[in-house]
Amino acid sequence: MNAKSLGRPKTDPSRDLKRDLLLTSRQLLDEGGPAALSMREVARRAACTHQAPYHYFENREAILASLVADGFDALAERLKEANDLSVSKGLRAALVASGAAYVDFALVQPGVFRIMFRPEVCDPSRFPAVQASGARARDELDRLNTIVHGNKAQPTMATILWAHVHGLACLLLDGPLAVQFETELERKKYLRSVGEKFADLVLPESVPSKTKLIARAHS
Amino acid sequence: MNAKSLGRPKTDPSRDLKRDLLLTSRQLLDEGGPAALSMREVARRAACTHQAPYHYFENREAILASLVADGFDALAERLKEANDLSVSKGLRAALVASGAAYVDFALVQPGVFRIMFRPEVCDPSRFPAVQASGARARDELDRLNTIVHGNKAQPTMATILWAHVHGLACLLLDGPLAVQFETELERKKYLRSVGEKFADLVLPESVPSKTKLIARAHS
DNA sequence: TCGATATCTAGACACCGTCAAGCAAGACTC
DNA sequence: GAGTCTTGCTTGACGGTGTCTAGATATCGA
Repeated sequence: MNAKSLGRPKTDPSRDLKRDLLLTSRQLLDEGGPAALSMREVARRAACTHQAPYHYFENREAILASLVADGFDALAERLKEANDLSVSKGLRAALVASGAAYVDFALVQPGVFRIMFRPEVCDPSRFPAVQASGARARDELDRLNTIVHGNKAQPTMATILWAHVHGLACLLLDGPLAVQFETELERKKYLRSVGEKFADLVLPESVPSKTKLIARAHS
Repeated sequence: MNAKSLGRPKTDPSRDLKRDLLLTSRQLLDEGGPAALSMREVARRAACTHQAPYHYFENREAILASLVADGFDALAERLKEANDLSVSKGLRAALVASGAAYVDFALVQPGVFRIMFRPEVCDPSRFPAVQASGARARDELDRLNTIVHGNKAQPTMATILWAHVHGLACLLLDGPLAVQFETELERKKYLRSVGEKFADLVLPESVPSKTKLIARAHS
């Protein structure tokens, strides 16, 4: 495609079919997982013929890849904002906020989150955009590690950070924690206490609560 | 079906179609995820007609549910063995072994593990066996929590334990850790150090290494 | 011998992803 | 302003899928 706009412009310029397709795809993904996202159902909901989506996406996997790439970008953005809190509110605040951001993202975009780490659904090696966006998210978690541990940061600790937030998100979405809470407030409260507890483990030198006092480790 | 064996016995008694169907299903799951498990492909590989599997399983989801229930049972068994190490080798050994058992299970049975926490693929509320087996695995992780923390065990800590091992398994199977290691030995070594590091965080009172000495927390 | 039952087989249906072909209309070239 | 290019679709077909319905066959207890 040229930079100059060639060919026929949209008959209805207020309509953006590609955007509509992505929106309805995300909806379907949230409703019934990747199995519910069929090209034909997407087309039906977007009120076009079953082949129209192929004009914008090479195949079904390309739609998923587009959503996954956007998902990683949104996640990276949230993590960046959380990490930036370290300047104004300190390490511990950044650590807690990053965990909350990760989990919150999973809860807000469950359909996309569920497929973001699933190569059979959307193979990153076939979609450079997915790889790039995924790397951005990963970089933010590595950055959190260096923020928390400074020049003593180790890769094992970055793995533990990521595993914690990722595991938490998975258990909340689809695991035993999914059905445990009556209200959203209750869940938020529990998540907060898990976040604080984890911060106690990772940052024992900071004062965790009134009832505890942990001596610092000598190196 | 009666307890007594009625009707036609198998033409070939050495053949157990149901078992064969489950075996090939697990294979397909490992090869290409749930999307690759089609009733017809299972039937082809098991050398029967496309309708034969329906004699043993109500539908496709029932096959997946059967595999998932078996998976949770196997996982619970592994966790139980790891937890039992606490008697002979202490808390820390049990903690490290449990993490290793969980991750190892995911690596040995990737296809099943991937769908064990995915309600759109196999909804536990429709399969009591899945719920029961899942609860067994959960109980073992709760037991690990009480082993590690005694009567001070809190649910938040159990969540952190589960989130850690689950997140680690996910990142290793499909996340950034999947492609990071050249050899299996390398991966095992890294996992060992992650496990020890996590134990350092959770059990600061135990001596983690020669270079560290952490005073115990007062309550 | 006669149902009853277990263990399948055979055919059909609607739905799926995707390939091939074509069509209408604005934009550019001359 | 005719002709061509290009976009943004539509129509139709194909083989694959899950599953419903309807048998077929073999073996048991009576």
